[in-house]
Amino acid sequence: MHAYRSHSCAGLTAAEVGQTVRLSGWVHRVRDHGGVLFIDLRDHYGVTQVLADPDSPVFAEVEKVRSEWCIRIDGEVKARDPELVNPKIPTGEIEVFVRDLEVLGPSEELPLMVFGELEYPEETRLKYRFLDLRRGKLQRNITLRSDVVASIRKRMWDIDFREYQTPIITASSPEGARDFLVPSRLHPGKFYALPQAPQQFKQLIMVSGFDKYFQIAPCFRDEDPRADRSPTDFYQLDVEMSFVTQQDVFDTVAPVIAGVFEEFSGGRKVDAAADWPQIPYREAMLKYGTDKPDLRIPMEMQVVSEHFAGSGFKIFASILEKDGNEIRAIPAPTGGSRKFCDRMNSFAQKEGLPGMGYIMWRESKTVSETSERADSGAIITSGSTDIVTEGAGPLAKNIGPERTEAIRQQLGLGIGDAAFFLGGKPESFERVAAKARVEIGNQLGQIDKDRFAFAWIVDFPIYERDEETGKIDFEHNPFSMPQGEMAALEGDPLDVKGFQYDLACNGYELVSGAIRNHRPEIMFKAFEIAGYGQDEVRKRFGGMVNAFTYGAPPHGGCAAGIDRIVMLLADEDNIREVIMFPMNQRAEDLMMGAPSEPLNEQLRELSLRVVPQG
RNA sequence: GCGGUUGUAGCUCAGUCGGUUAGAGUACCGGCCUGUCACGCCGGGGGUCGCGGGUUCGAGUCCCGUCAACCGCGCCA
Repeated sequence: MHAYRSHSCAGLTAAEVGQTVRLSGWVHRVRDHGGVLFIDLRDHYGVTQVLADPDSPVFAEVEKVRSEWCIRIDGEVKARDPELVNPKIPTGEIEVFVRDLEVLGPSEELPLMVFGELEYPEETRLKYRFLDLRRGKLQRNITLRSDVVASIRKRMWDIDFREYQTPIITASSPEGARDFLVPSRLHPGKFYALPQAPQQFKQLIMVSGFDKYFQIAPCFRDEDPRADRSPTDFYQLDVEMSFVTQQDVFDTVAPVIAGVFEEFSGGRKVDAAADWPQIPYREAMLKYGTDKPDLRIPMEMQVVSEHFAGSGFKIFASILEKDGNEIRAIPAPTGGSRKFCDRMNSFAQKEGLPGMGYIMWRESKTVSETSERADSGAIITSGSTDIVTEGAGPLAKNIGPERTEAIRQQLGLGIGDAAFFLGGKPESFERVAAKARVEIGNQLGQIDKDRFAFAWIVDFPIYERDEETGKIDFEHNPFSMPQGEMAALEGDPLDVKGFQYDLACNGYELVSGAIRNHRPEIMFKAFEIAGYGQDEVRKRFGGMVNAFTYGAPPHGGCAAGIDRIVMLLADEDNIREVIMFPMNQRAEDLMMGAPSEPLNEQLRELSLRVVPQG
C-alpha cells in the first residue's frame, strides 16, 4: 500500500465498503463522545468521516488529535446505517473505522479556524495565508483561477495564438506607472526594471514575424493598491496580432472572454459577445461619468444645463456662467422619497462634493374651474379635479414648475421618481456621479446581480491637458495609432482620438488595448506634441523604434486582467480573494516578511548605500 | 501624502452616563459521555483594553498625540 494514501478523502463510496484503505489529510473537526470518537478528515478533494472506539488498537492516540493536525490513518470502510447517512457530504454513506494512526504534522493552537465561516481580519488572514488557503472559499477561488487560466490558454491555442515568454528583468519601459527597479551588480549605478507590461516585447514579437502572440504575463507596478488592484504585481492575458484593425481585435478577443465567462459563470447571464456595444469614450463619460460603466444599471446621466441657466436656483445659475461648466442629472426611477434623496445627498457629501440637489415627482390634486360661454349666452362653469405630476424638493421650488416639468419630460420620469443634479466642471463631479449612479442602482434594486454586462469603450483621446501645468501629455501609453494617422496630428491635439479601447464589465475595466503606432515618423510627431524630442524617444524606446525602421507590420492587441476576471467570476469584490499570496495594503507580505532589509554585504556588492529617511 | 473606519483573551466580539474583581462565544487544558456530523454536559487556565501622555477621587469608556490594519482620494489601467 502507498505510504500515505490509497484513496482521497472524496474517493470512497458504498462500493468500497469492506476494503481496508489508507487516507491522509487534515483533522477538520473532532467529535469525541467518550466511547466513540469521530473525525472529519479533509484533504483537497473532500471530507470523510473516520471513527474509532475502544476496539481500535490506536484509540488512545486518536483521542489526542486536534484540529488541523495532518494525519494518516488506516482503516476499514463501513457502510453507515440508513438513519446515520450524512446527505451533506458526498462520502456521507460510508465511514472509516480507524485501525492505525500516524501523526504527520501536529498543529499549534490556531490563530484562524479552518472550520466554519467565521470572518477574520486581513492582517491575520495574510499572516497565516497557508491556513486561510485551506478554507473552502479560497480553495474554490484559487482552483477557479487555475481553471480560468487553463481555459484561456486553450481558447487562445484553438484560434492559433501561441504563448511566448518575455523577460522579467529588463529595461525601464515608462507606461505611466512607477517602476520596480533592480540594481545591477555587474554595472554599478545602473538598474534593471521589472516590466509594467510586456508592451514593447510583444510589439517586437510582431516585428519579428510571429503574427499571433499571447502570454499569461506577470506585470509589475509600484503603485498604491485598491480593493480591485493588487500592489506590486498582477497577471494579464497579454495579446498581440499583426495585420489587424481594431474590429479584428474585438472579433478575436471577445469570444475568448465571453467563452471563459460562460464556462465559469455558474448559470449567471453573460451578454453575447456579438451584442457588446461600442461606446465612445466621450459618450461614456457623459452618460456614466466613467470609462468603465456598469451597464447592468439602466439609468444614464443627461445634460440639463438649459433648464438651470438663468433660473431661480442661484447656485447652478451662477455655475453655468462659467465656460465649460454644466449641470447633469442622474435619473432615479422609483427613488422619489425624502429619505432616499437625503441619503444620496449625504452620500455625495461623503464623497467630497458640497451635496447633490434633487427633485422628487409626486402626484398632487388640483381643482380647476373652467368657464365658457355657451351658444345661448349663458355662462357655464364646470369644476374638475385633475391629478397632476408635481416636482417637490427645494430645488424644484427655486426653479419653478415650468422648468421642473421640462426636466421631468427630458428625463422621462413620472410619479414616484426622482432625479439628482450635479453641477460644475464635468471632471470635478464625474467621479462622484459615477459612484452615485451605481449607488442609486444598488439602493433601488436595479442591478441584475446575476449578469455580466460588457461594453467596448472606444475612441480614447491620445492626449490630455494637465490641469495645473496646462501641458499636453499622453492620456494613456504613447504606443497607440492616432485615428487619421499623421494628418490627425496636425490639428488640435486634444481632438485626436486613438485606436485605443477598453472592455468594461460590471463597472470594472477588464481589458485594455490599442492598434499600435508602428510608423516611426508618426511616433516622433506624436511624442513631439507631448514635448519629447527624438533623442528622448530613441533613449527610452530605442529598441522598438529602431525595429520599426525595418519593415514593421501594422499590429495591435490588448491585455486582459486575469485577477479581475477571476474576481468577477468568483463574485468577490477584493482582488486578494483570488490571489494566492497577496500583499497587504502597504505592499507588504506579512507571511514572508517582505520587504526586508538587505545584508550589508549585498548592498556592497550592488554598490548601494541606504540613505536614512529624515 | 490626505480622509474615513477599526484596534478589548489564541480567534470573533460585547462592554450602558466615567464607578466595585473587564464579560460571552469559540479555541486550549482537565473530567463525564458508544452515533455525532457546528455533538452535549461540568470545571479550569488565559487580558500591557494597540502604544504614550493628559483630565479626574476614579479611564476600556473623555481629551491630545502616536502606531497599525482595512476602505477611499491622490497615484495607477
